[in-house]
Amino acid sequence: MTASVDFPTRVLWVVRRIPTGRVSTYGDVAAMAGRPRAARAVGNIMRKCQRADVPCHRVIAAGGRLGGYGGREAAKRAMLAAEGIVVSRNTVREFRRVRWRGARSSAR
DNA sequence: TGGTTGACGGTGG
DNA sequence: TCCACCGCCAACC
Repeated sequence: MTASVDFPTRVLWVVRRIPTGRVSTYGDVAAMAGRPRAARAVGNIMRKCQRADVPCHRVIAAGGRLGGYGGREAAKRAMLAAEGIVVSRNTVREFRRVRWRGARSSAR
């Protein structure tokens, strides 16, 4: 299904669907892109595909870690804080529980 | 064509 | 609670 779309394209697609005030993890994004084990690859794609269309700052690592942001983790955290998001172990757990409420259906 | 790197994830010590 | 090791996947040299 939807094999006509490349993995990196799917990743950008999923990340672009992350609503404001909501975050997701690399693993979750990878899973929605069709590769639950490609969290690493997702990070690679994000690093190279830094676009204004893609809120890459809303993608964080699991365990309450930001992961990275070209060495600007502080800036990433500040952007999330501006949206009312405080990155913590609990944050990941909370958003992972509800995800985007049906956004998954559109992502497929 | 093959090996290494990297914005990760999870488990173990 | 923090650090280290192993496993997975895609891009780059």
